[in-house]
Amino acid sequence: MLIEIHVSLPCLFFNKIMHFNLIQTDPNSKARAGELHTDHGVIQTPIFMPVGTVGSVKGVHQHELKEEIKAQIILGNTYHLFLRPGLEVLEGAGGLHKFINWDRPMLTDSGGYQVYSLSGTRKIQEEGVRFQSHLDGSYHFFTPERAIDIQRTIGADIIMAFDECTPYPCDYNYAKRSMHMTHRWLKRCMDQMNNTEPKYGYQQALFPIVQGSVYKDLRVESAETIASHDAIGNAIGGLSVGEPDEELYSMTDLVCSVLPKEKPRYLMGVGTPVNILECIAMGVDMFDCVMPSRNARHGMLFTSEGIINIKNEKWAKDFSPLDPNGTADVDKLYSKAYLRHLIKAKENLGIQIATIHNLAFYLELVRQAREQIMQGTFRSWKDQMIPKLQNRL
RNA sequence: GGGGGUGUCGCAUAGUGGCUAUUGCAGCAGACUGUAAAUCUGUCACCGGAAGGUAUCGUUGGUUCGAGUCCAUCCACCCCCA
Repeated sequence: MLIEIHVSLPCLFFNKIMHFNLIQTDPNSKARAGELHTDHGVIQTPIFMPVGTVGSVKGVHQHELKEEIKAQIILGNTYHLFLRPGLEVLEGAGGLHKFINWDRPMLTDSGGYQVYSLSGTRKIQEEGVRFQSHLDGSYHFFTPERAIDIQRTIGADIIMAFDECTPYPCDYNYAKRSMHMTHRWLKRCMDQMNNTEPKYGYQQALFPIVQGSVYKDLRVESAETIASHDAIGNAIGGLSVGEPDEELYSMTDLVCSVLPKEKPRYLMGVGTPVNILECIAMGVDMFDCVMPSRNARHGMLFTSEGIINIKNEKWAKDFSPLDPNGTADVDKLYSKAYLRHLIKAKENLGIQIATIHNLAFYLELVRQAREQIMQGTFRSWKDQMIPKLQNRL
């Protein structure tokens, strides 16, 4: 008993409250470098967060995430983890960190994205959303309060408000009604946070989410509402759902101009390497996206030389390294021809190598972006990087 | 030598008289943005960018309004008996 109290004390009483330090701002853009302090360590921003929906970044284990990819924070998903393995297992393990053996920061999405992506098997009401499990067809009702409770049990450092991610296109009236409901849900999430305690002795911060589809007045209203809650960090949702890049950029730029400068801004679900650099230039600090991991499994690699589809016949006899300028071991250890062979042969090793490569590439890209911001040279660096990143080999 | 069986677009298959010959794999290409995704889509005889055109079910004949399908012939392969 004594030992348990002793162990939990440092977390609760000696750590400072989770906070963000803005360290440097780029003189020629709105890009920023910062540090987000959590009880599981400091996240250096801008940052890309690999997605590990069900407690696993598909294809790579935690050692590689740390040592090769150099991930500082990873994601989990409330909906998926709730369905499987379920709350009893997660609580029994002492939270997701311990369950998967990850001692760095984690973030969980609330299930709001599943309101969008599982639109065929869910029903939205003011009270919450009824989902039909994609695993066994069982019905589950998520409310803002329940999303918080579940995220308390999962135990990520950063947890997300329960929202509706609207589709694209989305008519104005629907977007407006949905946004207002998301705002009401946010209030309920905040109240539930205030009425509950973390379960595992470290802090959890709730990030609210801006919605409003692609309508400027709605986005401004939403960003102002979200900002008024004075959360530790703020998120921008409802983008990267099929809209053209111009809309992604104009909405992101607009929302960033309203959200407080001194708080981290998390652009959910974005994106391509180019999207990320452009949005860093607008003042976004945090990103997540399935693209590097999913596309790796499908044979698409983002490299310093450009984008390659490793399944294409033209790589069959290309024995050059995967990425001569890459920072991961796999980049120099293995050739394009070998990875093509592994992916074509559906070998698990191919997926592992490709995923490690892509995620390491994303993490190196944001690390370089941060370095350029610190040196005040981000804008020109970004402009000369973009054509390279778009190049298809 | 005798008897039986099988030949369908790379491979494997469906098709026993009716109009564009089925499906899977392999191949070639494309998509993928808070993961219902190691998935999905297209293509996959030949010419053409496409519209479209020309072929084709081992071979050659035949029956029939019409043949992958029925008959005969030859060829190849497989099985059994000598």
